[in-house]
Amino acid sequence: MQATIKDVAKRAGVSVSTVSLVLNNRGPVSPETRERVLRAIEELGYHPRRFARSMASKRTGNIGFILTSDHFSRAEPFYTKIFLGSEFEARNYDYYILLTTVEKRGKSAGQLPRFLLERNVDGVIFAGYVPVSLVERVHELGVPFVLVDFYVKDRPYSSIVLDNEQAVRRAVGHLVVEHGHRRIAFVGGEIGHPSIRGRLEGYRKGLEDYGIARDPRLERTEEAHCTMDSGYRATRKMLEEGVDFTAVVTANDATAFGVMRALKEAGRAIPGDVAVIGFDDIDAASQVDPTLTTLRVPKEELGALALRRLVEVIERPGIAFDRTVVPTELVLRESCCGKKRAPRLMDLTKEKIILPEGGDEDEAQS
Amino acid sequence: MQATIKDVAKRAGVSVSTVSLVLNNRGPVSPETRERVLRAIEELGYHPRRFARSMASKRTGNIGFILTSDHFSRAEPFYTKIFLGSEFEARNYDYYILLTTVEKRGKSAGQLPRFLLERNVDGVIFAGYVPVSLVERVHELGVPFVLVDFYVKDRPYSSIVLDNEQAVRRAVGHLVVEHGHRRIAFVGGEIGHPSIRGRLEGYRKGLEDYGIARDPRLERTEEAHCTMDSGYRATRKMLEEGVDFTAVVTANDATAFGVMRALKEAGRAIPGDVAVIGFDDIDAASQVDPTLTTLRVPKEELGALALRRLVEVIERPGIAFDRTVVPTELVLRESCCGKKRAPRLMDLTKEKIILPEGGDEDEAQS
DNA sequence: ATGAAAGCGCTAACAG
DNA sequence: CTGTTAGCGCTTTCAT
Repeated sequence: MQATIKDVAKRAGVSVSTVSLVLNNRGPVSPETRERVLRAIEELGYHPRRFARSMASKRTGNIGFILTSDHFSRAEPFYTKIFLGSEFEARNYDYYILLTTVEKRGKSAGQLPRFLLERNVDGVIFAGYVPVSLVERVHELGVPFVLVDFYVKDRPYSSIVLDNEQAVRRAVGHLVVEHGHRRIAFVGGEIGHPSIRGRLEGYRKGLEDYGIARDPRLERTEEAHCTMDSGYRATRKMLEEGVDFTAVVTANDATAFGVMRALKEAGRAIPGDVAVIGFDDIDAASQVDPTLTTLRVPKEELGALALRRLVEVIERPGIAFDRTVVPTELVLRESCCGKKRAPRLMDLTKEKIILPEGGDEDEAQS
Repeated sequence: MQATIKDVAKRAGVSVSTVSLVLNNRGPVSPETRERVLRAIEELGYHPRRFARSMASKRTGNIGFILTSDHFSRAEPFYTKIFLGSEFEARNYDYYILLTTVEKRGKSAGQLPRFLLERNVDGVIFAGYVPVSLVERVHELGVPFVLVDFYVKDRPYSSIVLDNEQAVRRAVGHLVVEHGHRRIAFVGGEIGHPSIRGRLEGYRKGLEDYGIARDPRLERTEEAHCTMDSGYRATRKMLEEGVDFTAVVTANDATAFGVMRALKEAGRAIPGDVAVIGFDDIDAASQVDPTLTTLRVPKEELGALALRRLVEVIERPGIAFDRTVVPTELVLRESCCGKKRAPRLMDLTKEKIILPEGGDEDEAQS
């Protein structure tokens, strides 16, 4: 049997409450007593049982991490990395993470994960697009939560999001200013996702910035998802329609790969005939040929930010919600700059942008 | 405040112990009483608190899932899918999974995950290659565990593994018998990993089966990992050395992609000049051009099997270890059969192979 | 078949 | 500063 707090108390010659105080470093304990207790803990290899603490303190020490199964098992470990960021950070705050997937739709979509029913978490992180009804139910339950890479319009939910719009806007600027492009297409899908929609908006604003008229034939958002396949199909269609374009901005890297494949098959040189810019900077982006210019998303950082924010929300129940906008970096590679010319990195935003909304605090978060 | 067992008892007009009996359907309870209790539970929306149960029953209801961070964030969601298989199955057994990553090496490699220190799990699943010292420490702790896609030689640890050797052996057979290949290369790396080594052995056995002499120049195991890069490099080297070969069997799909790229660059037609066979059947395998013939790994099933096996081990402490061998399927596609000829699937093994080792049971598991 | 009561290991008032 | 005590919500004997 493992040592319990009683054993420690006995060995240190103090009461259990003193041991408890030392464990949680609360209350005033004399240095010598603390020392003795710590030594006893050390010698016994004692570790407090998590569930016993939960039982007594009404905190579980668990955090739920919810995402849709298709997001999680996507070919790129995007949400996996966000999760890892959260998990790693959770260790610093002494939380465990319970990961569970939910269905995007269907009858099971409304069902609450077990850990919510059993009150086995102190808070929840929603990663990526999840059914809004689920978020709302959690909100009604009064369980603290944070959204990462997702937000619900007009709702006071704390969230960590990317600067999707700004990012693509500046990417367009890069194409126009540095490379003289005017016929720039946008290829994406799943326009219902706020992130994707933001990227489309950024594309439009970018054109606007330089007085370039929008052309509906250049906005390929007919696909249901943002995958290699969808990028491929959309581009082929665009080529078949005889649309004239010299650059493509995509909703994500996977889409960009499909775009590149279609271009190659059609004999278009990249970036000679058509430049391509992705979004995400997944591992493969630097491995394809030509290497892909893209907007780098700090995935682990998103996860860590979400965790920290959630801990704040848990510990300060009345805290106002806020939305943290995390900037992306434009990583210049061959697909827009050609073989030789690609410089290393261009920092899109020197300073981080924080948009406190209706919050009573606006401390900078990194 | 959420309803507790007391509330249920009061509402049903019984004692808490009766409610407990109903909850765990243990002991004899009259149908009418049970009915009343169930109704009270229903009406109150009652869910037993997990930690309270743990406290009283000495079971945590948690299972730890351990893998290395690089395995987890690999470009292909291989272990992610294994995890999902486990997580999904865990719901049926009412367990939660605590996922954590460990480092492959370095000073933190020896450190036990928190959930083990805090005794916050009833058992552990190790997925893929993890430091053997860690497995041994868990063994010494007396915590039940199961390995999946990994095993430790000469150790009585329960594990779920693939039929790596048989699989590749038959893949080689296919190349020889169906397509007449004799100059077959093996490209892999990380030969320390038992799975990879098994695949190499299968390659050798396959050649032996048909009286084909081994040629060291055809065994490219010099790379440290099994990635697209490594496959690419190994193949280029082989080409530069002027080695003669008409088919390549690889350690996994990623490697196969690298092999294909190198072949294409060298102007070798696939499968016209060189046939290629991968391992894993990751999503991209059916999307590349030509599509990749490969050995399909039932990833979710591996995870589910591991979970079920672990639950058995937890519930029957004295149970003998065993090794479950999960068969793979040879999926025939263009990279060995050409554009048109590829039939849909070829079932490598009709029946599942179970190798009980020193076990007191050999029930079939699916 | 059901109830009473004793914990499980810890935290949190409250005394001292 | 430290000890006593009363739970937290549940399971589990042991009576009845």
